[in-house]
Amino acid sequence: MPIIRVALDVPLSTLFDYVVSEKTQLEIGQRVLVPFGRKQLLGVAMEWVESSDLAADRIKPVTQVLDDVPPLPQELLTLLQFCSDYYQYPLGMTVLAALPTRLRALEPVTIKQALDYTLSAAGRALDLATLPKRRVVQQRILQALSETPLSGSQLRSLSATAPAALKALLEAGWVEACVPQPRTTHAFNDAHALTDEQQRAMDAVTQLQGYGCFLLHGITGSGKTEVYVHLMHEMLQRGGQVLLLVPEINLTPQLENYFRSRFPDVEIASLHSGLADGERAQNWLKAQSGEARIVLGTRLAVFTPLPKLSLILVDEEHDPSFKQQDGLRYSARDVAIFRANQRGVPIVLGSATPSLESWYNAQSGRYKLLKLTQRAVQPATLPVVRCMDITQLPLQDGLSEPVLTAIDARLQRKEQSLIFINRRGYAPVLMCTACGWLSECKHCAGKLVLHLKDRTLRCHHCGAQQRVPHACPTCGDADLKPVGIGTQRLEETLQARFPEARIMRVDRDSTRNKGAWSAMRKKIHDGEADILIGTQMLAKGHDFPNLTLVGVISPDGALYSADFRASEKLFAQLTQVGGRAGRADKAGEVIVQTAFPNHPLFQALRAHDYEIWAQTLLAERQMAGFPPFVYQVLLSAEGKQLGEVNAFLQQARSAAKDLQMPVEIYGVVPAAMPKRANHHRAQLLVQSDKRKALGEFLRAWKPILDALPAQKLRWVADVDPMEF
DNA sequence: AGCACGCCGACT
DNA sequence: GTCGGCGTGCTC
Repeated sequence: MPIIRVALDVPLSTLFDYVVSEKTQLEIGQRVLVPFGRKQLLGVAMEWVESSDLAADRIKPVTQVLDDVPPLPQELLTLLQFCSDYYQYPLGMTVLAALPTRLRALEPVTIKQALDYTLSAAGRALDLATLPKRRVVQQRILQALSETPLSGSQLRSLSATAPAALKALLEAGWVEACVPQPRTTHAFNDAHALTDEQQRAMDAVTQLQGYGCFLLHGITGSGKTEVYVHLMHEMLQRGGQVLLLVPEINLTPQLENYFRSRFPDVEIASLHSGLADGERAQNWLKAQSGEARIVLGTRLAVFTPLPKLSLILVDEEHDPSFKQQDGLRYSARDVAIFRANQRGVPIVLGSATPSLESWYNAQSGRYKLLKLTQRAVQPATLPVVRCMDITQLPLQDGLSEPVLTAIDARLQRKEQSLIFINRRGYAPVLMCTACGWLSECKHCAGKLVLHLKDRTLRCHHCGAQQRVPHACPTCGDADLKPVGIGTQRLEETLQARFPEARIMRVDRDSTRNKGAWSAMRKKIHDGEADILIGTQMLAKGHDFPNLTLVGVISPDGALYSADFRASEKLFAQLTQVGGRAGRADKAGEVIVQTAFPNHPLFQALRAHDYEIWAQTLLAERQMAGFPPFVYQVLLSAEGKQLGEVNAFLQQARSAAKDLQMPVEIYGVVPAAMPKRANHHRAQLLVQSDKRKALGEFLRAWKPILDALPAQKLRWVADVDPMEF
């Protein structure tokens, strides 16, 4: 009797054995319904085995084989097996986490054929001029359909109100649904000729047979996207599929529309967590069938089955959001590299500020380095970067006179300014001038942030909030003073200084409501704001062509931070915000307020010299024995009792020592945020300069950890951790 | 993770 | 005398 081993979404590292009746058709990769405990679970058939370690009477039969969608290809199962092993995360949970929610549900997926829309006979006979002028969107849809049938998502890209307009047109009988015609051409809107550098990068990738990892280092505005477009076109010509990974959901709709305009006849599927379950499943299936030729998505898209995959692109490869911070803690960039290698296809990692890991690999020759050193759009030039020494300059509410003067000049010229400050709220802490009391969170190790808008003190770590006290809780003195600068305070200061200016604050507080951020982006684009104040949210996103000044308020915290990646992150962020200034044909200026104007980071930033900065950092990291010169696994634990947390980690540590393997085991130390939401947090770092040695160690250590008593504790082992 | 079973305190 | 607390142990 054949036995099928099934992956289930339970936190156990094993697969589960089931019997299948003779007459049941079952293929590896198919979803199955199986009894587990007292309920039915959905699982994935992973492998056939001759016999089981379990007694025959304990093995239950598969309840049902789902054949609603094609089985997952072996290639994907192998990729998931690798991830489960590399990140030491249960295989069943890894496999199930890779499926869209709809395919994880117990009910079969109903595949509705997405229909296209076309003009009916009545619609073709209709004279557009007779339609009321006000029905702009309806007109636009009819106009578009008069050229070719279009899909629902294509119509949606015409206008936000397209669905309503479409409904009206269907009711009027001018438009009808039709079966989509297969798209056969890959016509491509070849609007831009490549520069020599772009062409060389393009050739290097397309001439490669098989796997190769390329690092495309291109300064902001050097046209990395244009290289992607041409690469995609070439791979589509060869009949392949292309996977493009991007860091943020915010960017995918814009990017999708952009690629749609460049490849009008190519099926493009996007995959990110912002999609509705149904749409996500549909797009996933379009990728699996090979129908979608370009797949555009955030990190989760790296697990999409792609039968014709022939190229992977990872845009902004240094971006921390490629690393998942819970559950399966994978780096989509690293998984993508494994996948490209497994599949034998090229992969391109693009960035203006590559991660040190990738840069190091490019230096050592593991990756091939491709450089774009010139801005593609002439005559735009890189912004001038100036550092203001704040130890020599008086500040008014955090702003120096040169920054204020520069903003004023932009207002005169009707250009936009952006003030970048990575602190939301009014002030990061409230202080009593009499006794020195500071607003601290009762539940966390952090300070309560003053939010003047609603007169609250809020903890940014646990979400606790309280009214601002009228007097000091300790000494009763009424003179409580906000210390430090946040986005709200800056907004207030700037509004007082420039009463006429239209100021827009962009942070998590002002963009909380659905659609708020994209509405604000549109306003900025349409020139309805003069001064933008924002956190790192503003660093990413689209170009604002009228923006010519970027002010950076207080970045010094990152220069001498305990987090060894803080300065790497800061350089990337400042390069990125700097890149917002002075695109199109207007020169840009970046003013950084700092107490350390001669810090190597700012020297490199002024010179627009990523390479020299990367060399500086690499030297530091090598000296200190940090990544990329070592590989790390971080065991973090948290619980209500600090004693229990430390006891667990100490046991984990001695178990690690007992293994006597060639890895460095550090001491148990408090986490960067030692207490959060009443939970004490501590950690234990293990590292090795050999990835293989660390992997072998972890494979031996993890089962021991699983067996350790840890009743009231939560713990995780994070491989290649990004945050500590 | 669920969801059982399994022994000790306050309630109809 | 029961309902229910969450401690241990299992799920093919």
